[in-house]
Amino acid sequence: MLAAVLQVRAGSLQVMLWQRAREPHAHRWSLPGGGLGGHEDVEASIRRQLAEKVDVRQLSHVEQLAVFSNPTRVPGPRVVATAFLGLVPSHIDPVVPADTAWHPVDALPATAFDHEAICRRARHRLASKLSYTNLGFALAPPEFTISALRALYSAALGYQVSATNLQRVLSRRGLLEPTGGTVQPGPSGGRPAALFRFVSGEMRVTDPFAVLRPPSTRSLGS
Amino acid sequence: MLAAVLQVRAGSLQVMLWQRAREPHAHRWSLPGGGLGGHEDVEASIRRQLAEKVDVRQLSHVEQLAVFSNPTRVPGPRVVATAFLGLVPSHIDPVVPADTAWHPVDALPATAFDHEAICRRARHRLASKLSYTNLGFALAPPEFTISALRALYSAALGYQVSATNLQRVLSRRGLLEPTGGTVQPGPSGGRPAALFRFVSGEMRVTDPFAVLRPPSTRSLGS
DNA sequence: GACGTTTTCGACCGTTAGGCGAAAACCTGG
DNA sequence: CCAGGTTTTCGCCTAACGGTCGAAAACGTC
Repeated sequence: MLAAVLQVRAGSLQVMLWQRAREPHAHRWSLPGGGLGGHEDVEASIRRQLAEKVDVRQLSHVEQLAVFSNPTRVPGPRVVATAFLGLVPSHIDPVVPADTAWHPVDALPATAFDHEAICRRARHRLASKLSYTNLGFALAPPEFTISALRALYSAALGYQVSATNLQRVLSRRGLLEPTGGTVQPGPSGGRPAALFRFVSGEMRVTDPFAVLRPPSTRSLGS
Repeated sequence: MLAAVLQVRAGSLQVMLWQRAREPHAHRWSLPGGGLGGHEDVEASIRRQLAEKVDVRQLSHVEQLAVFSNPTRVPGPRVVATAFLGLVPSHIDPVVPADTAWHPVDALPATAFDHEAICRRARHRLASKLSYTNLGFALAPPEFTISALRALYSAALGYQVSATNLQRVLSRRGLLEPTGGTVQPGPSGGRPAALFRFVSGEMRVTDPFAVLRPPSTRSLGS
């Protein structure tokens, strides 16, 4: 029961880690988690464990990643870990305990056990799902400009994306919706940016697949 | 530790189930599986469990599906199950124990516990991955005609796919390769069909994604 | 009012999938 | 051996989509 909680902070994708005080792997950084209780399923359990670190209401998305079960993944008796991906929207700055901090995923400190591999899996899952789902809603605030969204996607994916394409693709898939509002331009001027929101707060899959698409189910209009 | 082992048999997607002899859920049909041993990871464990039902060498693909952990999913003390998807190529007819049989996934008998939900997950995972990976190799024999492949995809997906498109898309993605051989037409005549094979026997992902594709990584040529 | 800045929008192009139909290559029956 | 039926294969056409560019819009400052 471990979670890689990701958030775009200061323009880069970061993961929440806590520093171990005791052996094994003292002083190394570790993903939050804990054991499974008696009357809860694994999703409820990881949310309960994460509640010790962040306000669970600030978690915009939680999903199973995979089971990590290599007998030697931790010293001593074998521990099977169900790993999760958690997401926090960028406009929130959760209060975290003293032993806990955010670290950019491409500059991790010394990590405990196999937690770096779990982080990699989480990054990969996030990047994939940003492409074929509306998972961006879990990274973004309720309202945002296209430039802000572009910055979020670029940080989460690790490379620049085009604002034009991002807006057109997400709109064409029916995921993005203008709120009608605008934001004032900065001190250097510029046209006021329009505000958008994601249509749905639940994860939706947009199948960009061809061979396997049922003939009736055509692409969703604008 | 449970596996939904799927195979296209007699033109329909079927799942391997065994009939429970004892309570709970006696006479209901159940997915094969068992407990995790001390010195193996979950992948090794499920392969060991499945070896009691089928020759493991006949399993062309095994992957994790998800953890099912609802406290009430089985009567009595809670059991956490890591579910797997297994695939068997269509040209193989495994010898199975007397209590075990194949059942079409869209006409399941009375199933035990939450195994029907696990089957649904397995079907969905297979259908999705057929679209954006080369997972078809795990359903097909080493060599096959396009019509045969079309039949496999249609059965696994649950709807008709076009042979023309199937060949072109898989070829364009660099997944399909002609062997040069042909098969003799049936008694009713017809042009001899060319034989093909999948280029790789390992799972490969073909990202048909746009917004999130790194600018350098262009589509793979023929 | 000119100029720089930022966002927005439309236009163009190459690629891909979906569909159709002709052509190819075989069979059987007369 | 030719006509007609069957099955596979291939090319063409079209629509949709993503990638890119550049112009236009809407603001600020000088």
